[in-house]
Amino acid sequence: MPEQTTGASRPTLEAVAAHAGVSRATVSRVVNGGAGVRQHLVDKVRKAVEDLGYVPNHAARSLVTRRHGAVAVIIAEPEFRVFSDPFFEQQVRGISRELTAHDSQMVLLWVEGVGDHQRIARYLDGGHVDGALAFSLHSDDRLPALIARSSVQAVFGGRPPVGSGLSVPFVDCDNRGGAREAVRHLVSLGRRCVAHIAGPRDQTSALDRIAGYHDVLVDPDPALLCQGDFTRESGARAMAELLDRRPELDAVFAANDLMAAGALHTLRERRLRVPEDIAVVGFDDMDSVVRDTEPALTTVRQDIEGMGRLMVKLLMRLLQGRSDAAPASVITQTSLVRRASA
Amino acid sequence: MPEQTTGASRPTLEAVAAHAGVSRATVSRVVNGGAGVRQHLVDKVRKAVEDLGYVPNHAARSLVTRRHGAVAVIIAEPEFRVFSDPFFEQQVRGISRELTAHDSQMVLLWVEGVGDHQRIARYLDGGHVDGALAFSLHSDDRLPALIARSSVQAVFGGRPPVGSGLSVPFVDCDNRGGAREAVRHLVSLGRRCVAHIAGPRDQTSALDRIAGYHDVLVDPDPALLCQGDFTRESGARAMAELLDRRPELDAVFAANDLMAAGALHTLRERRLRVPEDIAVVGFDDMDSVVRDTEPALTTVRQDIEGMGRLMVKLLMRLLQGRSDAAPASVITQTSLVRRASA
DNA sequence: ATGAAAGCGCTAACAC
DNA sequence: GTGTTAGCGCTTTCAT
Repeated sequence: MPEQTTGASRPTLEAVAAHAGVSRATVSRVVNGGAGVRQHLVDKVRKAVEDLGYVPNHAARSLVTRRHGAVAVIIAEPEFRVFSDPFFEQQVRGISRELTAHDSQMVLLWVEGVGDHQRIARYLDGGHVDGALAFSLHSDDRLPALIARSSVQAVFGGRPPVGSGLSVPFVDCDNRGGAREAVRHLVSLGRRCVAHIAGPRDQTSALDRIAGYHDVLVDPDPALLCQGDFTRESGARAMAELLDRRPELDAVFAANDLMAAGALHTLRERRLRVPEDIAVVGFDDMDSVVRDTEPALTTVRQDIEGMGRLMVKLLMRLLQGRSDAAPASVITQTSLVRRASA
Repeated sequence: MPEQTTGASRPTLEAVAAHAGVSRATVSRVVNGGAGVRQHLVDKVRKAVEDLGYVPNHAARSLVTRRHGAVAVIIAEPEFRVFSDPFFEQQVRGISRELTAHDSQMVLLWVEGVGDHQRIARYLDGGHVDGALAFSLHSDDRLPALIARSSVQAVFGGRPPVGSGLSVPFVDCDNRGGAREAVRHLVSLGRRCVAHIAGPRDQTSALDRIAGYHDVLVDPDPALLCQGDFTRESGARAMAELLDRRPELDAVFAANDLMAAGALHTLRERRLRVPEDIAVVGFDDMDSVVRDTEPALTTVRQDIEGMGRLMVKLLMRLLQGRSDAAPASVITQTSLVRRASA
């Protein structure tokens, strides 16, 4: 029976040193950038590395450096399909790219329930990763606090609800400001009766967008606020309900593009013209949605991939202990993208 | 890679040993299960571990054991949205769950292009992971060969095209058999003119399903085979084309559910009754699609999450060197799920 | 600029 | 059963 078929044992630093006729220390220096080694030797060592197909042993290295070149990305799946959410995919893509740029790998920790919490905590404390990235999805989630309590540095995607992972820095877009801009735009178009289709109340992004709506429309008719859950269907339903409640409606700001698309669908069914009868603004500028909306959707753009990259950058800064100069959290700008719907 | 923020150094085995008044070896034994240690000492050590909050250093451990408790999951993104594909999500979920059961973590390696290949190869050879899991998506992909050439054991999801990652074991469902069953079912219903909407020719699953179609319908009218690309839209388009080409059509087997849904859409537009006029069978039994198809879709079910789990099981078996007893690859069964559409 | 040597924290022979 | 000891492969002072 073949023991652990990892093939013939790989060459070590020692072997490279012998092959190049230098000491292990010199090889180590060359492998790690080669600063302070004469070019002559650098070349020799490089050749030896090449000849032998040497690849540094990561375990040995991190045993002494205490660095792992890996970051945990914690994904909590609350109900369903977080993973296949395009928002999520974009953010993870940004994280992945930036991590690669920092020579770090992504260890995916998939949390399916409270039963996994113990496992996650142990992993974070087990010295496998340099830091952790997580997403604050729902306010009833115990995970943020768990992560904040762990021994590794962490950065959140999305503003955590007040009173959970308090001291953990996060990256989020300016949801409130973006919402404000959307509503202001509708008002500037001369719309008098602006409704809002809100996202789920247990997500800070939805709450912040509601707040932005209220910033502009002080004391609006409560009947103009309708609850959705960020799905297309809920947007369609909410739109129908709003029309029934307030037929005089002339504009609607949906808390995300998917709900805006649903609203557009309902408006078409009811033979209402967009934007002539009702102007519609979404949020996210999500490519997969915006691509085939009719008419083209005016929306608030946020740079989701960029936010993922920022999460990594922030974490890396924290790990280097340069927290003195850097701000704790990052709020990214949004921008209104004007298209046909408003 | 970031520098390390120097936290309070964690207790080592040594410290626990001293605290418990035993040797390091004994502590090590207890920490690793405690076999062959008197209960009396086990308790003492456990308490010491508890008192000091000891957590084993993973790097030190894998330096000597040469095991890492981690598996690379390689995701190649050919054109777009692999990640948010529900098929993919289910498979990764299965992988994640089974990995957890094996006390292993998932290191996600996201490949965006040929430029990443070098990086992936180095990572696999760098001794970070015990093995690798990958998906064979497109036949023009150089990745399978790259992985097969690396020093770690690997298992593929989906049958790789002949002549690529030749010796690498894989897990796939019986695409050909499933397709056969689908078409046989249509024939047994008395359908005389059975069309096939095929998937992209560079994916083995699509090819195998075409083969299954041909197994049953020897020498069918070539006009009855129409090319799609696994998207809903392509299914709708293909259905339209098929109807134009052969109005006498009375059944269609689509290579996946999404295309079947598209086909259903076209049939409804053309006022054709399903299954009275035309019977429709899909492939996958993808929940998110099948859930709201009208009429309910008859389809070939494959256990996608189970396939993900099997990939891990197979890999673990390979890592234990028990390849003698175990078959190289696994082909899972499919089953026809009869609903209303056929 | 380079080499010698001392560990990093752990496991696994091997001795007792 | 339990302890002693020899590394795993690497980085990093500290001499030279």
